[in-house]
Amino acid sequence: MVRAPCCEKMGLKKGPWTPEEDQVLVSYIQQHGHGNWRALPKLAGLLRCGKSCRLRWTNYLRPDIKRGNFSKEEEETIIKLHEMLGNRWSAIAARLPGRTDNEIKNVWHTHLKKKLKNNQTSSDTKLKCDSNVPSEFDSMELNIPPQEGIGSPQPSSSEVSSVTDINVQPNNMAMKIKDEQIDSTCSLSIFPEIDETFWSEEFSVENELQVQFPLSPVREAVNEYSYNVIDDGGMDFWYNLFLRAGGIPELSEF
DNA sequence: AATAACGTCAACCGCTCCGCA
DNA sequence: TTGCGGAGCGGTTGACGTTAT
Repeated sequence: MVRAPCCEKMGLKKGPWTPEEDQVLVSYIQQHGHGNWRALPKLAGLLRCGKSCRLRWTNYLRPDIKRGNFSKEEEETIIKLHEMLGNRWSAIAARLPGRTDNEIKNVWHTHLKKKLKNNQTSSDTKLKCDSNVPSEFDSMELNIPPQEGIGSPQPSSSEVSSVTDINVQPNNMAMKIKDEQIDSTCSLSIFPEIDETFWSEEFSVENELQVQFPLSPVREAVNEYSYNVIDDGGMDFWYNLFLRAGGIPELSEF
């Protein structure tokens, strides 16, 4: 198969987009949708190849793109997802609304890789901190059977309990751990803070309530589970985990 | 003030995947 | 079943801005 001529040979423009080109592309897509990317530049009157238009739209002009620095939570999420998925930037981006694969890839190479490297050097300290997690966590049994594969339909909540065998003894619930039991220098790595919108939307918990989950006792189960439902649209891992565990724990159980 | 070194990020390249005829 | 064309993905590049010397 003969490769299509590159943009330059076709007399098409390359390089940074001008505000005028952006305007043309945005107004065309707003009116007609993008449809066929290859045909779009000609129809819109742009001297660009379709590929370039698609990239400009998906990485920069799309209205739902979140601009600005990545929050600490987003960075933690990327690190966690990268640990599970590797360089599957688009899959990672799918779980971070408003962020593009390109942006995530960039932030990984410029910030997070270094950050992880630095953390690695202090891993001894981290290990020491992890050992502060009360031993009853070890008795949490999580037995989550594998799904058919990535992208397989999410089971309904009624199906969930039938396919999941999770044994969390109430007294072992992480939320029972009192703040003073956690070494303040280590708590961030062990207890990621859950975004309050997560609770207000899904669980109707008071907005001001700060609930923290332990990471280490269920990390393996979350990781394994995440592999299996990774294409499910944007639902938080913890929420999925509890769904599969047969329901969301009542606040009173904490 | 000049410039070298470094960091960031938008954009491109080339490949694979997937749907369709 | 096979080949083609379009879309999407991940790796890489290069321009530009910032910081250090």
